[in-house]
Amino acid sequence: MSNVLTTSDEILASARTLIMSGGYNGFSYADIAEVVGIRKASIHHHFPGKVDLVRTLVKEYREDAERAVAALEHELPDSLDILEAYAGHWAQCIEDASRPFCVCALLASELPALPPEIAGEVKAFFRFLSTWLTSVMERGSREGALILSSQPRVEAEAFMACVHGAMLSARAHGTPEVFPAILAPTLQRLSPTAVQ
Amino acid sequence: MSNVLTTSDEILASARTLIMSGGYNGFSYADIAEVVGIRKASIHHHFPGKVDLVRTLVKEYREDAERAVAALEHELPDSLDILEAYAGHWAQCIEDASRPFCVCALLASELPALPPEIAGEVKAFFRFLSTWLTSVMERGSREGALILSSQPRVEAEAFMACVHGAMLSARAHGTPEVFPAILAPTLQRLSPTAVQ
DNA sequence: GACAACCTTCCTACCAGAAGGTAGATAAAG
DNA sequence: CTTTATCTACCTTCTGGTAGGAAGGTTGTC
Repeated sequence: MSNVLTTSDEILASARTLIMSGGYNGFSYADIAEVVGIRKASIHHHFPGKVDLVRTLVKEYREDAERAVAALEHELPDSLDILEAYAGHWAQCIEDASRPFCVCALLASELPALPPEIAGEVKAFFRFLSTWLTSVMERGSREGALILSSQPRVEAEAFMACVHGAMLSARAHGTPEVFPAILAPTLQRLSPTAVQ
Repeated sequence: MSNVLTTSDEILASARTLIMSGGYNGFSYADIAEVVGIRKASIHHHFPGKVDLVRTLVKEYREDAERAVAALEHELPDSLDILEAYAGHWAQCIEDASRPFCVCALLASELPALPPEIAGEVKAFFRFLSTWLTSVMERGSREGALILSSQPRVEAEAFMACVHGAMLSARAHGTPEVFPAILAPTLQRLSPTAVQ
């Protein structure tokens, strides 16, 4: 048990990777078993059912995001820097193919077909992201670090949509560089130092 | 055979609806059979396998889009009107829940897990959309109907990303009105008559 | 016009394998 | 001696897919 990663964590990690590539119905317990190197039945000891597994995974994914966001707010005082760091994080993940897609963005696209418990967690993730970005927009506008052309809530939703859509385009085109190319003008438009 | 819709078309239509809600692995031949009102085995007469069915469906989806886009170009001379009509089309589809998500956007998100034949068709759809929007941006900029702040290609990709991301947010939040709310400022930014 | 040959569409009845999941044994550790 | 983690072995249901046949229409030939 002094291992770096517990079996439970390994299961969650492999499930996350598998979901990232094919969604909720795109993987099975057998797939996880093969990756982790245990038997299918052993997974049930850690997670009684697929729904439990994915619910836990999405919940932890959100909690990780909440922690990362808190850290970001702590080290970067400037709102534009925060947005740039957020976009840069995804640009990095997409470029090195380590986490080429947001788990919740993928799950959200198949939301109507998801078990309700998981759908609830996915919606909670979007509410969290939306609320956080709105607060960044509000503060940035107040402090003069961001130039908004709409209400903070709308700017936040538009920024989020831009990030998710750019992720999708990068995947569809098979060209990671499309992500930063789309985000650059979006960020520049929010910047107070840019030529308007 | 004098029926309004052939069985083959009914199969494609129900498959399209099912994919729109849960993606490639989110439906089965049994689901289609139930909707259309025939037996599972009868579907194989029209489409030998699931891959054939979905490949055909995506190909026709793209051809339909190509026709619709050609019609749009024909009836609307102004580039901004075209972009507004395109966004308006989706706003309508999402609001009345008739076609609440783009089939190719959903399939693109699960691209790495898709059979290669289908992945190819999905990529072709994105290439088409991208090329078309780039041409609209180029012409609009040339004719003064659009104000671009980046290269036409980048503006096109950003617009596309915005549409797809807004679709996702509308689905995730469960609020259709989020789609037009996100698109409105995006379109206004491109408008030459708007207050800059 | 009659009749055979054929084609299209759908059916019933299967099949093999994958899916998620359960029961109960085993082995190590506290 | 109980707890934890894993195993083998099994179950049920679903999955995409096949084989073969029935019903009905179309066509070609005498």
